[in-house]
Amino acid sequence: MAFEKVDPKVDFPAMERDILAFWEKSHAFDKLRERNRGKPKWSFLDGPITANNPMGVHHAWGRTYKDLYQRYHASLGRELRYQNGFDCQGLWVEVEVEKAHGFATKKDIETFGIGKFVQECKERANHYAAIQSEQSKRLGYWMDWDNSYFTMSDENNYGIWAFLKKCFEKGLIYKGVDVMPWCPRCGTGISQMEMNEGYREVGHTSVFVKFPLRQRSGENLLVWTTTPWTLSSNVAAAVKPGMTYVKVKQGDEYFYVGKENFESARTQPVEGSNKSNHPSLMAIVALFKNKGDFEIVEEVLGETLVGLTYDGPFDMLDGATEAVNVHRVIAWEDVTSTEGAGIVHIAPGCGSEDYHLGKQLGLPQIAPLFEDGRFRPEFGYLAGQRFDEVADEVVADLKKRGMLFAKEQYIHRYPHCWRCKDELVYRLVDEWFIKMDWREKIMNSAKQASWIPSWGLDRELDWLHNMGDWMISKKRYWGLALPIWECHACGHFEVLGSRDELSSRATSGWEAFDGNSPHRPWVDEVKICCAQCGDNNVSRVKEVGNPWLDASIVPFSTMGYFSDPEYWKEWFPADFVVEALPGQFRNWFYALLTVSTVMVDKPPFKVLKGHGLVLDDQGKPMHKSDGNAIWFDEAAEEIGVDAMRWLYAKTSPERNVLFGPHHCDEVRREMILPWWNIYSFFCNLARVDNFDPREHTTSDQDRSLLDRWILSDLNKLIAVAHEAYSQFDVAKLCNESRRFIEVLSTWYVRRSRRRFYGPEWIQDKRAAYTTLYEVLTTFNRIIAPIVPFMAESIYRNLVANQDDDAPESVHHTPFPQSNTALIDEALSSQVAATLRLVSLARSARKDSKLKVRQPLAELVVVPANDVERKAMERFEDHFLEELNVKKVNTREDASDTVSTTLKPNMKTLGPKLGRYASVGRKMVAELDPAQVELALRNGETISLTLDADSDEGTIELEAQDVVLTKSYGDDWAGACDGATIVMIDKRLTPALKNEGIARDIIRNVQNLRKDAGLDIADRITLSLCSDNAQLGEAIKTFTDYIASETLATNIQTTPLESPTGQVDVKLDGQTISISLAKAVLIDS
RNA sequence: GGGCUCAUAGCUCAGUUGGCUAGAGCGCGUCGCUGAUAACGACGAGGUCCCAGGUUCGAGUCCUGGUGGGCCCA
Repeated sequence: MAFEKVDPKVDFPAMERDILAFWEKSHAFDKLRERNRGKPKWSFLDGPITANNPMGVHHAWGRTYKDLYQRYHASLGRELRYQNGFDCQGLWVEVEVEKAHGFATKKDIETFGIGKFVQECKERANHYAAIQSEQSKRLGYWMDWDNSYFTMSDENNYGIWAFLKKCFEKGLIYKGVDVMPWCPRCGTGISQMEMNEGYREVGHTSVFVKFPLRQRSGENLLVWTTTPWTLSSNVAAAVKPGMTYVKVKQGDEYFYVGKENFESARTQPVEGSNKSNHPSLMAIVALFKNKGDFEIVEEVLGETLVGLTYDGPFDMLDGATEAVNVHRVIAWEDVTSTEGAGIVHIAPGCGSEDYHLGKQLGLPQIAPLFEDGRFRPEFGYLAGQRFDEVADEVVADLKKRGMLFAKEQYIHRYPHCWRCKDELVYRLVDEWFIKMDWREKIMNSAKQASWIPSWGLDRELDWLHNMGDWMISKKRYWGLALPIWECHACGHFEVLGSRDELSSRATSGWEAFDGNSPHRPWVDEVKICCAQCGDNNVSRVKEVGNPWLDASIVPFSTMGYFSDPEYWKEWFPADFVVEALPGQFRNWFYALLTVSTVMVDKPPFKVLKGHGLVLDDQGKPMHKSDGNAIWFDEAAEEIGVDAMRWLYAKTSPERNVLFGPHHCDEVRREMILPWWNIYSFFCNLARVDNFDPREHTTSDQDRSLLDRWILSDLNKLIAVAHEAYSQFDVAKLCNESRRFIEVLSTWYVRRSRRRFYGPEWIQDKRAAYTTLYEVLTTFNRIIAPIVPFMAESIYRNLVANQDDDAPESVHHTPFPQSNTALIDEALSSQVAATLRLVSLARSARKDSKLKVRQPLAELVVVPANDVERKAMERFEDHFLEELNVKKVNTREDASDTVSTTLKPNMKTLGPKLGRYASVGRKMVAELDPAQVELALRNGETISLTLDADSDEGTIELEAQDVVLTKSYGDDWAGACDGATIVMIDKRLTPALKNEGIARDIIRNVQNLRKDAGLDIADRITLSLCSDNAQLGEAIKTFTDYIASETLATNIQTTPLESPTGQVDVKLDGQTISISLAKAVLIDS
């Protein structure tokens, strides 16, 4: 069966859609699985994608890796699971559902009904999972899409129950109290990760406040804070031991303040300014100056202040009672001399550091705010007001009571809720935690895996080393129902590990729950009996779980750990995991390792690979709100997914990739189009020639040097491909592939072109066809995992349609093996040398303004080494043709033609010579250029003695100090590089001149043929009319040559009657009129 | 403040275990080719490989210390 005609201007996205249809119709994916069933396993574990929105182009990076490495291993004949995952539970989804309903607070949700709300969250996850599945298919991602796992599934949720139960049995679960960032509108704590997204620059009223010392009448601590509302909960004041404080007298009052703080200029870290130009604030010393005279009466060290007691700023409030008798100065290493007053206000109920410090010292915690950010009733005039509304009132009150020293507007970055943009507040809350005092074990697990890049392990260990206990609860609705039942009568709590256990322990509510997923509100109906006090009505805690639990149980829940242990053993641990780096060290990687270490005390993956972020064309992060995000669907239909996949594959995974029109275009030009063009060149010729890969074969000895060279490079590339894929370094393969396509296109195909054109199937033509066919089909297989559509399209045409026994999809074929017998390193280096010599010769031609079309008599090369010598010998024909010369000649010495001149380079030599400039210049000019060149090229220097009587009279001449110029006389043009010299003979004989003209004519005729819309094989009648004698002679001499090149059956020097095309051109200053018409062929 | 990481042409990036006269693409300039043409090729200009030390016969590459960016932790 003949090859199908290839459109060189193919619409790639349309071609990809056709291939998708073919895959669908032929069940290509199922057939691949069938082929590999029962073979050795290769286990890939998919990190779940958040099923909350359609995919952006950034999702395609990781998914490209996931697909291509799976395809590679499938092509080695490995059985895979092909299971994709969707992350479904969590605040991300809640936020979107709330938005859709216009909900503002938790109360809105409860009024709406938790059951209905949770149902909608589920539906949303399902909805976007379906969309993402379709988009992934469009990407060419081969997965078992009907078997994706969902983190909201019963199996997954109960899996986490089992995990938490294990933790409970190990005594790792506890209910803890911590001060954490809290969003008063959402009514929930905000995790560190969420905080990172929510920092915004705002101005706050900051105050300097006096804390009067109780033992020292008239003496005050000077304290600074940017959150005046927290003064309501002040317990202590911290100073740094070893730091110097000054005692400042102003009027009747004394103030303690850090010495450096007192004097130094103060700035604020405003966005868009760097450290050197932060806007300044008034120095503390200036604040004093404004108020009148002052003097420093004493300097003391911080430790001398420790233990002093003081009157708190809000001691009169009922809520602060607990602190009144505790107020004292404490020591704290983290006090800084660069911010504030050097004495830090400590409110353990309102700040994270304050809390931990207070806990160490046993200080009371005053928590003044309700969930909604309003003050509790026991805080006097503050009661019922929101924390962010009271600054002015607090300032006025402090002023009235004589405790305010100064106030100012302070601009800084402050955390906000990433969803509602409200200011966050640090609040004391109860949450559930997993203890992490066994972190060494997790670190051990981490060390057992391979990390790519290798520093990933260091990052993970660093995180494991520093992390606190894992907060697993969230006061929300849509998520894992934490299986913790807490008895309010006695305080005892228990973790249940399965649905069965819950069923057997249930005292009531089972009927209401049965048949539902283990989510709120249904599971909340089930009450159990307290194992400690016997209370019959113990409820589940209200919290839902941290979504990273959901994603990290999957090496167990999805691989059958709970349902099919034999199966699980076959697939665990995964051979490979690949995800985006930023964030995952503290999220998925961390959670995976933690869960797996608890379950089986080893890592759930053997190799973990990370990759960077997708940024926009300018290198900025993509954000929907900035308008620079690109949706996957748009990009796929615009540039095609093969191009997208190649762009991702060729990027070094450790760095970020810039995605935009410019970069996509580059990929198309450097890889997609050249490859397609080589294919269409071959295919469209092979059609006409009726090339049949089974019938037309070649033995190795019949192949030309070029053939053997390209097969050598191809087989080297196969070896590189195996190495790159198996080491998960596909970028390396992309780089090498690009180089391969380039030499294939610009040297092999270009140099071989004429071999394809002859009418007869002579040996050399067969060799050219079979070699290029082999290169095309093999290279196509190598890159098939990266560009599965293009590869499929090419394979279908070149292989599957030719041979009924061949697999119908390229992805069903085995990956090629490198044939080392075909690798010829010497030949490869000779070709490289040839390319270099040709380049030098072109440079020489350019210098002499003799275009390649003009034939020249001779090319002379003075080779620098044996490789070049050999190249000249073996590739003589190519030099002749490529450079359009009549003869090539190798010479070992060209000194009769080439002369070297030497000039001093005074730019570098001048400073060296100094006062000997003129004598030095003269000495350099008198040196033997050939000797200097030889010495300098060998890296030696040349000593010049300018003045024998002075130490400074000798200099060392270096390569940069002289300019060596080669000249080649009137008859030659040349170029040199290192020791290699290439020269061409510039002398034009009349015969050469005429041949040049003939080639010019041919070129113009070819143009005209094309413009006239003729087919490659069409014969023509040609007319060449000119009055000029030289043109006439050239035409006459080269008539046969012109005729055969242009497929002219007849050439006349009189005008045609009805030409299909006509053009007047100037050759060598003379006009010639060219016209042609399609020849009428008379059948014999 | 600590950890990790990055710094190579105007821009985006390659540079394997040290061997380099440091490369590619884009952009720029000049020219060429023209039945692979939504192109392509050649040639050219453009670099103190962030800085300073060190190891070495030899450092873009390894070590130490800076400077500047990124990520993370505190």
